[in-house]
Amino acid sequence: MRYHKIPDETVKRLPRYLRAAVLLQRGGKKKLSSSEIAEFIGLNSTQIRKDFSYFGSFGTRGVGYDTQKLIKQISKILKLDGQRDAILIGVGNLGSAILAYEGFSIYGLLIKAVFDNNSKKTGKKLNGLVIEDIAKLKSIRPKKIKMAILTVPSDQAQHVTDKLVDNNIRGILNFTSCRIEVPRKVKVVSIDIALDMARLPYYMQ
Amino acid sequence: MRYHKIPDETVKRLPRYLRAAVLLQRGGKKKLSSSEIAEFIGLNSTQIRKDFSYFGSFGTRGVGYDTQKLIKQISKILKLDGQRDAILIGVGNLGSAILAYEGFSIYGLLIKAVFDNNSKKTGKKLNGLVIEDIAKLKSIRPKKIKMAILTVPSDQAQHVTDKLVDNNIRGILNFTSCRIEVPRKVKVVSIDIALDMARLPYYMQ
DNA sequence: CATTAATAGTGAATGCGTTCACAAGAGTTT
DNA sequence: AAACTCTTGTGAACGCATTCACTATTAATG
Repeated sequence: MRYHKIPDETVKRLPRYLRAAVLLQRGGKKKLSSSEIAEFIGLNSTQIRKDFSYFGSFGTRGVGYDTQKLIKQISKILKLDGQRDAILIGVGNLGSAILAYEGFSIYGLLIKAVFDNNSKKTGKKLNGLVIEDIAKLKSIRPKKIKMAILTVPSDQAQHVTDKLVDNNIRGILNFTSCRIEVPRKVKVVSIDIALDMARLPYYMQ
Repeated sequence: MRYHKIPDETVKRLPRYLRAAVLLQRGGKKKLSSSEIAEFIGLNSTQIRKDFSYFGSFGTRGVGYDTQKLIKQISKILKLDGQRDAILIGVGNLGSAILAYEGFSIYGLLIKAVFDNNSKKTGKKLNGLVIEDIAKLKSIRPKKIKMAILTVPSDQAQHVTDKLVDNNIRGILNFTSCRIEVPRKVKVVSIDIALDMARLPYYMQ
């Protein structure tokens, strides 16, 4: 393998591969072939091999991939082998739902603290965590938490984002429908539910 | 404009343009230029003009776009000018949050019925809708509802999907983390929260 | 131990999407 | 009415991502 810039599309697929590998391992598979993974997640095996090839050689020709080793390698690439703690800001309907959501665990991601600016909510316990006031955001600094899930109302998105950045957050999962401005060192991934829903009718025609 | 296959990426951006136009209109803008829209959503104006060009000429050279007309045109392309009713299946934490979510309204999308298979939930009212048993799905047929939001647990995803397809649903917004198999006539858009979260650490490095 | 079957890895070809560079109006100013 | 400014619309060039076609390697089989 020579040097290649890694396609963003490849990075987006890696978590899929990781989940597939974990689930197939739970199903008892100690070895995996690219076509088994492809079958599982519904795409073609060449794509998978090409994607892996950007990071080196994970498998054995004629044999396949060692499931455990594959999981480790992908986790390492995705930096899911290190600090994976996150905070959540904004305990509305969506925030509460995400706090209760169990899908993060397969990647080892954990929500370690919850914040809201509503005094009716702060102090209360939710999913084992006490809701703290946003003013107390700096308490996360010693915990070295670098990820935040943003589920505040749109009109507060930028203001809260600025506070997150001030408190050393380097990655934000943005559930608000607006664009948030951050310094270049901070990365944002956005999930916009209505946006995805809105193109369904187009495809259906 | 000659014939071109419309890039899927273009379709994905259209709802953004639509929202931008609606919000800017609410802000009092009767005319828009591609660079104003670009500025608003954070991308370049050439992209926007190119995207529009696949569907014809919306604007006036030297002048810009009539906001109202633009909104109508994009809505029409996205088929958001017709039947926009949906149902929601699975009233867990996420389902309830989405039911309460207000972001759909800008696109005119409406959740008209809610279903769950848990008898402790059915019969109760949520956001003005009575939760119905999944067995009663066929009640949607006369309502001509073609879209469904799927927020059931993963292990029920395929089973429930099959029922949706049986009841004439043609578009599914899938919040489960698993692949769902549907006939070709049915379109699926998936939102996988953990998947997006899992690549944050990679970008942050 | 040669042959066959299986599977990873990869350079090259292809296809798709973005950006460039500029032509074509439309309004405004002198 | 000519010159200038603004902005859309678009063919062509470019760049990025996928797929093809093939090689390399391993295990199994006769």
